[in-house]
Amino acid sequence: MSISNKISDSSVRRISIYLRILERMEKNGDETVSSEELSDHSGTTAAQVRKDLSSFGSFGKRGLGYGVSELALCIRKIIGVDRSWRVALVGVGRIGSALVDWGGFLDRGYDIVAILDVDPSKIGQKWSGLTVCDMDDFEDVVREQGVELIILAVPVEAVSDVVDRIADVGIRGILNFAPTTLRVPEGITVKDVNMVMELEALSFTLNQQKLKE
Amino acid sequence: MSISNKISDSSVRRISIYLRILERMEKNGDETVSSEELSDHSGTTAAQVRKDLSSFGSFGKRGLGYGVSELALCIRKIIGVDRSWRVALVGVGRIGSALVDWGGFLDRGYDIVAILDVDPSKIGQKWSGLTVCDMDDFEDVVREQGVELIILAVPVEAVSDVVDRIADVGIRGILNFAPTTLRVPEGITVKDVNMVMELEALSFTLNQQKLKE
DNA sequence: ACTAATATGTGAAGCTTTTCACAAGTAAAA
DNA sequence: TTTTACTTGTGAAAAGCTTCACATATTAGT
Repeated sequence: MSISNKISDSSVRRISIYLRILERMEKNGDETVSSEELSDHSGTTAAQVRKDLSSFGSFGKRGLGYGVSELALCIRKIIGVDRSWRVALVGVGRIGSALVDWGGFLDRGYDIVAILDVDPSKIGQKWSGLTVCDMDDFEDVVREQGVELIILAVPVEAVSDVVDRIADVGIRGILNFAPTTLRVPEGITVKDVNMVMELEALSFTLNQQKLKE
Repeated sequence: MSISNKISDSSVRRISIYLRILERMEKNGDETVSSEELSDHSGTTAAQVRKDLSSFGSFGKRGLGYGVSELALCIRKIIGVDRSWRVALVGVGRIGSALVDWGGFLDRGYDIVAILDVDPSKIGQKWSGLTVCDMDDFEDVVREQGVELIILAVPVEAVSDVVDRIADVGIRGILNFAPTTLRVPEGITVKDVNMVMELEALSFTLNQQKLKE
């Protein structure tokens, strides 16, 4: 009931998925949805959906289901996307520049307000309307722009220094694209996006299947 | 001991991380490594490292630790990256094209051998040495190129059709970048890469921290 | 040969997450 | 009003995962 009990990471992930389903349904004009429908579309079970949601409150009506837009609103509040977040991208290499170009973050309430790099040939360039800043000015840029989250897309060798500066300037959240485990002080949250790791999990599974034959 | 007991997804993920650490150590010239060192670098516990590894066999020497390159080799075999995989990219939109440009897959044994799209303005174009093929020829391309894995980077609306064709042509692994849960037949493995979901998990945590104050 | 120091491999305990099963609430039809 | 059909919310059971603790094995020094 209260949000104070710890919510598991997997539960948060699933809730994020439910939100995406609800938004499609909202567009589609659906008014109510059952836990079973949500589970069908998210690849989990109806009981799981209800458990996930019930840890934040009672959003549904017995016998009826959940109100689509009502539930979507609640979830947005829960995961904090009822407002936009100010994000800085650090590192405009291959991945970094792809992320800026993509634009998929802004659509979902993550607003890239600054781009930084150490490479003199990149500093001053424009990337989708933003000028690449010198990493030397990192702390100033963060303060001026009110940056709350960092998307970290620098080479592995540079990670440790940048993480220190992120911590020092008081930022509490990092989305890490570098293929290494970040060591951060207490109070800073890191989420990793590691495409190669996912591919390796894939090939592991396929390998296992082959061995069983 | 035997690989027949089910290995958890989180264990496979960690093993993938250990491999990355081992490769850094290999380059560094280190010869042996203890479970504690591995846990330090991967953000887990020594017991966890040993449990993870022991489900595949006994690779270490009591009192000594693990041989770095020996263990790396074993892990490569376990996750199936002791050889290269033939991958096709479906969808050359913003994300898709960024992935090709990136090149980080090839480095790790995932060889992009074909690129496909439905957009006539893209078909025939060259992307890092490969000509974009017409999605109409999907089945032929898959067979000619011996494609084993698909990187799926198409819009949500197109997902369902493409997944059907992937299943029909006999491919068993999909790395999904579309922000939706794929419904696939038994025997096909899907791994999702969902950057926005990670960001939402981040903002959830930051939100919670703020509420506790 | 013996002792000290080190570090693996693993059964068992402890903890977390998922699934089950059902009481309780809602709406529409008879 | 009563019945019927449905669906949530939630303790309790089951399953799964992580941590503990220690027997076991190896090397180096005395």
